[in-house]
Amino acid sequence: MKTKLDYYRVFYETARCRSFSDAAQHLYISQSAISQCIHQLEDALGVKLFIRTRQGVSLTNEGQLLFLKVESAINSIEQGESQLERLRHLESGELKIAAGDSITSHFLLKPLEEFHASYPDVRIEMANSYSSQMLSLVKEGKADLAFVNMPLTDDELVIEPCFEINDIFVCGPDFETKSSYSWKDVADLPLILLEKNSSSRRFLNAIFKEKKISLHPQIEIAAHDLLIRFASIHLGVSCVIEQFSEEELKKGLIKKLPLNPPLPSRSIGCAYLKNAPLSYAAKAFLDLIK
Amino acid sequence: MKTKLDYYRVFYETARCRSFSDAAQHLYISQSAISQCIHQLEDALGVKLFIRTRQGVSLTNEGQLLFLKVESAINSIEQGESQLERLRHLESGELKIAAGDSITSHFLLKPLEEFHASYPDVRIEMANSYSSQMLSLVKEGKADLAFVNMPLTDDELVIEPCFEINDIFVCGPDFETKSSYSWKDVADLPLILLEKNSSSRRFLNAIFKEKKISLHPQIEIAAHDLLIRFASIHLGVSCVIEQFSEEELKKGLIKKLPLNPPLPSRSIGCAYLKNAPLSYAAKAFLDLIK
DNA sequence: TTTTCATATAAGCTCTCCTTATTATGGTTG
DNA sequence: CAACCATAATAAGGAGAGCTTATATGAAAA
Repeated sequence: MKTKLDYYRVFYETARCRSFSDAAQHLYISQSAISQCIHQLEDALGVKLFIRTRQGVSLTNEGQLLFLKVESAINSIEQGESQLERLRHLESGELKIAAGDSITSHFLLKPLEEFHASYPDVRIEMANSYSSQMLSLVKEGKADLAFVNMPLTDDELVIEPCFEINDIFVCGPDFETKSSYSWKDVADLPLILLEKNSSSRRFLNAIFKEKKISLHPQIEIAAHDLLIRFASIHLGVSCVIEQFSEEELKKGLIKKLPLNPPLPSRSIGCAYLKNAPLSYAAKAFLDLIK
Repeated sequence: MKTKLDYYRVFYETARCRSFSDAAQHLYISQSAISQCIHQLEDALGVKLFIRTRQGVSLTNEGQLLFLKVESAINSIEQGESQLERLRHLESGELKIAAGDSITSHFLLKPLEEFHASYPDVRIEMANSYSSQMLSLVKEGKADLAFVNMPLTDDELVIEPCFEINDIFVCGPDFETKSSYSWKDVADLPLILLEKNSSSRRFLNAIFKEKKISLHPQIEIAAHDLLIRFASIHLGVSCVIEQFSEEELKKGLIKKLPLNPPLPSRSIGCAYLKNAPLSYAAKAFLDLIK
């Protein structure tokens, strides 16, 4: 059967009003339109739906039967619509973010706090892993946004720079520093670096390799925090991210080596699907960051 | 919200086909129409529903959410439509009849049997009571049809003659009968009649009263069958309904008195609501009777 | 690159559905 | 009982939503 669904809205309202005229008012159309519409519906279904009386109309048994179904249908549609409405106004839904721990704690904590304050009904979900896996999460729809070290490209994704970070070399407070260090100079210091599979380390290796300098760290560790602590207790010179070390620098736990020229800055990018529209929550969060 | 319900049918089909073009074919409209329709829906809801790719489209999260609701709505509507369809083809539904026992057994049994054979899935419900109550049943919608003795009128009901019945006087086989009886003659015989509150008796009283004859039955009983039995064993002369006594007359258990002129015939009427359309089952049953 | 297959857009027309006006019906009221 | 009032039904014509065709656009495949 291929009945016009719109007729059912008229049927529904009419059944509720028990009057063609009243239904017409509620639907902002003429009584005549209602009458014609119901007739068409009755013809299409081959069943009389209303008993016409002078003081309005009432449903026939068949009409009653149909009404139950139409009522549930319309309720269902309205539920769907109001769900979307709430989503649109960020009164529900979820924000799924993939980001490494240090990025999260240094760049996302404040926006997340703010976001949650503005939209307390949006569930926030965080995932953290390696860059490549986080990008996969986005592609699989398991994350709306991923924050990853740039440069990085992917056909399916938009990856746009979001935050800037600077790599610097730091030493303990008692370390005797020269007024200026060349790249070669630091390469010869006792270095403490992140492990080779980290993106920061790869970046570092790459730019030093361009200058034909190879790096031979004395210590390799996995956590950024430890880089700071090790340097602080004079185990060597660490390459850390300036933005992540602000506190310790200020407190004098570590000192920044004056490198000349400084290492080029890197960006942290925000990645999301190129072809799928962003969820309202993700859009709102991105707006917050910028 | 006041979205065109028809759009949802397009949305539904498109979501199922995962392609605008395919949906267009299924719905026998152009791909362009689908495209425009979905756009309008997306604009109205303020939400992107589909992710457009080269090999068709897929639902966004929001679209998926909506789809669940729309799917259940459309299923609901289709359930309703098919229910009506089955009703129309008498593959379900019910036939509610109110009629006295003797009318049922003498006039309705065969049609009921036939009806049930033709439409075995229609539930049959019988009620029996006094005429006035049966009419009430119809007015309350608790019966589709009532079979009652005519004449009888009611503003809300159509009561049309259906079966004809003839009242006759009968006696036992050994009773010595004259060649002809006047009404006055039978009034003087030892009469066995139904109780005063039965419609047959009221009818009898009325037509005799017109001729200024009053009736003084020797025996008054409630059941039509007993009238026959009593006459048969020579307790007197009973006034019975010819059509209900055919068997006993044929067997010679009772004899018909030659009354001149005979009593006027009466009708049994079928009553149904004037303003409400008859159910398909009731219509079919009436057709069967005629 | 060119081809192909998908959706998007443009412009115009068709036909559905709505409007107004009138009729029909019956219940209500003076 | 008649006039009135409120309801739905019908008629006819007009507006515009939604369709069609044609073309553009864009991405992937060849």
